[in-house]
Amino acid sequence: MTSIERYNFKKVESKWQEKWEQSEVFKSSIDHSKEKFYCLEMFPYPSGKIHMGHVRNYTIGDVLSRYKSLKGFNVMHPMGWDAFGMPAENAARENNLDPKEWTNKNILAMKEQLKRLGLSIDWEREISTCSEEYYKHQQLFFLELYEKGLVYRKENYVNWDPVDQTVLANEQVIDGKGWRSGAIVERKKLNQWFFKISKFSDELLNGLDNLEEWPNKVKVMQKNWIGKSFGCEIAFQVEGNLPIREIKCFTTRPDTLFGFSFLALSVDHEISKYYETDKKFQQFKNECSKTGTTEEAIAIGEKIGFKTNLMAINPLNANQKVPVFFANFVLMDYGFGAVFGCPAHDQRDYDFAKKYNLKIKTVVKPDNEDDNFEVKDEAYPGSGTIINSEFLNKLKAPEESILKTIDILEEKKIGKKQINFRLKDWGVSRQRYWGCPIPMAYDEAGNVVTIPKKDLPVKLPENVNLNSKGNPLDSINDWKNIVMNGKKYIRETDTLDTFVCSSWYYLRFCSPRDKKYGYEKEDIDYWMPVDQYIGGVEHAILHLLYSRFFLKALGYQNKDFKFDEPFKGLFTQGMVCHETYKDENNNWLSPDEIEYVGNEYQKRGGQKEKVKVGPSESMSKSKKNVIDPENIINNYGADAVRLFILSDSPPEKDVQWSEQGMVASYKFLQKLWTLHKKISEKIRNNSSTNQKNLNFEKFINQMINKFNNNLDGFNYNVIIANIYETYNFINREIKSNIDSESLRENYKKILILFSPAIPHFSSECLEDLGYDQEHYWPEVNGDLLEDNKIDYVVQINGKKRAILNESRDIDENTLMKVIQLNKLSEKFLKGKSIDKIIFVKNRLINILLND
RNA sequence: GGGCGAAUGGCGGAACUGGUAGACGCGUUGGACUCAAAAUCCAAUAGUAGUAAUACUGUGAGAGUUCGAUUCUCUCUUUGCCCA
Repeated sequence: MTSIERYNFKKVESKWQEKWEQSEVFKSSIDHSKEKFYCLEMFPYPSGKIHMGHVRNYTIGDVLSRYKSLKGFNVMHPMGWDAFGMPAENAARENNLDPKEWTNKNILAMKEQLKRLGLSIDWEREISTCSEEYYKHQQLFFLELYEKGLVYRKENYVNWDPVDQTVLANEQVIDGKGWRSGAIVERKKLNQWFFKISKFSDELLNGLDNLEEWPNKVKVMQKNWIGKSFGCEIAFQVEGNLPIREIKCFTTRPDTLFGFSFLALSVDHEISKYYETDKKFQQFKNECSKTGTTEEAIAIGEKIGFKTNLMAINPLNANQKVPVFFANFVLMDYGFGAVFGCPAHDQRDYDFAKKYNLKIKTVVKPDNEDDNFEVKDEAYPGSGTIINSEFLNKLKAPEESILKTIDILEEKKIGKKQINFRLKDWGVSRQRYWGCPIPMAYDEAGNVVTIPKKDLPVKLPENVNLNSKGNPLDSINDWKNIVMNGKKYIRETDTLDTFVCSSWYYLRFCSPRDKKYGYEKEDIDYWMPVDQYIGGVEHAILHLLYSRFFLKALGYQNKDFKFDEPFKGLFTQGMVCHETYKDENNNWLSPDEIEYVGNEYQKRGGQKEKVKVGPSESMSKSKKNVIDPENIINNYGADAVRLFILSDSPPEKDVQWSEQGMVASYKFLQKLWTLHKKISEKIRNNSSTNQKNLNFEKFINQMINKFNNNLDGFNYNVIIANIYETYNFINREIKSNIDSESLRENYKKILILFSPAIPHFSSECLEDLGYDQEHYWPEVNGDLLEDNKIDYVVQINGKKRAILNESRDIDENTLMKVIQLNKLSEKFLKGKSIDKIIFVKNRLINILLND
């Protein structure tokens, strides 16, 4: 054959990207004659460069969008920027830049990179959360939520970095020190704004049941996070030298009250005010602040207490009086900041009791023990039967005993049934510059006032000195001090958590340019909800829960708003991983600093320095195991990258980056191009045989069916395998005489099947064959799907012995006759009597012999 | 400690509703082309025995249900994620 030109991906890809842009094929608008499909991937933070995680996320979404378009849906596939946040502020501070400029520059760069992936995005809907155009609507939402009573202000503890004069997020606190300054972090009380997410706890929990297209694991995580627990509020009578006669507790195990051995209070409990001057208490409180505030830190850390001189009385047994402690493992925001200790049946209480020599009384026995069972080396939190508890004895714990105890407590008016949620209200105040300003102000007396809606947006001031200590907005007096109606006010200088921006952006995409309001009813009524949301599982809890809350908050007291849930379908894709490398001094090495020599890795540069190969981990700058998508796209092209990123693992699982795999994908496209040239030559030569190649048509039909099933089931790695299979098949068949008309028709279908994964390549081939009209997904011909010859599996005593290719729908007797004529029979059946025959139509026959 | 998953060749992975285990790719081996290499093409590739036809074993381990189990049930091991 004459030499075939190589596939020039650079030329082809830029050609189609320009063409798509000019013809506005991805532009979406309301069309009631079509079924809509809203496909959304989690929008990126504009760090300046896309990473492989983005490539994977957006490729998955693009395959889906293109598939749905070809299937005739009216697809909306928008993209935007989660543009507020710390990195911009940090980068700006380090390089003396304006965060806005830095961010906008990054957006432009990343947009170019995304375009080079050939994504079918409607760029006319592009939004950026840091634009006034976006955040002014967010400020209005804030005021609306405030009017509805869903926003409030309260004092709350924060992680305070005394050197940087700033609040740290939990993940910015490392070993009790600030991540940047290294200063020991303090707990500090600050006035902060909160969204009343807890008001919707039950709704958010119950709504999960209706999210049928969400992964179960995400629903379970949210369920645990919301943490609905059923229990009882108990008022304990207390005695002592303080003017306190009662302490309220919440407990999920009131049935273990007879095992009561102490009462533990949070150091922030209101009673602590009587101990403020006590030096020993202050010391204790200091100790407590060192253990950290997370639930995990508390669980692992040593349990310490501070004994008060109060005594609490067991409500079921007035003769029993137990000491009251302050303890570091009790949190103020759970229940009432007080728990009753039952050491025998709670490990935490057990540890505490051991340490302070408190009584450990067993009140539940496992089913396989007798009534003399006693808790020894560790607490027994399991189920069983109540013992040593007077009138509660013999009750099944916990199913009978809890309800019964609550009944008794309610009767005696010392307790009442209560449902408790772990979900806390959402603190949205951030002491940062680069965020959405909160449209609030304070008069000289400190009273809260709202900024009038007509004065929105409250714009972020520009040219701000970010090197000042603390929140930069605090030191800008021109901006901070305002006068309204002749009265002086001070603006709120905190900005909103960036999670607020991302909890309603999916609505904005429906009406990206509406100036009056965050969305337009007509638009969201058509486009919402998002049919498929795609992103990383790391957002399983916060972002997804906040988004669900925000929609409920907007719908609250709003009859025009008919949406319950923002995301109908959710898909969480896995991470992109790469091996990690270190040199002999344990410094991380990047993949291009090493080379494979002989059969081991060495540091590049000929020094024969050994390289330690570590486990494959999620790509991260700190471990240097990152591969830059830009280089890869330059070297191999977008289609090859898409092909590889989809091919190696199911999209919901982690994928291992492999240079060899990447090269293989690239080479495959070259092979496919060679095949394309062969095919188009054959079509042009019109070597018609006038004889339909049924085999070929059947195969294509089966492929359409496979593509449908695999695309619908998100088995995108199998789609790629199907592409390879198709190549192998045609490459074999092309040698025989295929009717050119049949080839033309079916090859066109094939190219359309390929196009969601490798759109540039497919478009080029289609155009090359003279197809430049709009394309539609091919239909499956059901008649061709079923072969009239079937491979029947013949089993003898359950073991596969042969495969017989016989007609479809034959019955047991016919098949048995074939078997008896076959040499099989001589070998296995001769001289044996048949006990039983199991016949599965069009599938197999199992002959059981009497041995 | 609790919850949810996962475990299949040298590697990544496939297998419809219980019905031919290992699709497809990588790697490896052999061959063709070449002065040679690269690239490309062809072939083989779960293990064991055998020249071969073939036989036996085989989906983390052990049991169970079934004519038949990668698939369903139970126990265990390892491992991942989330929560504590």
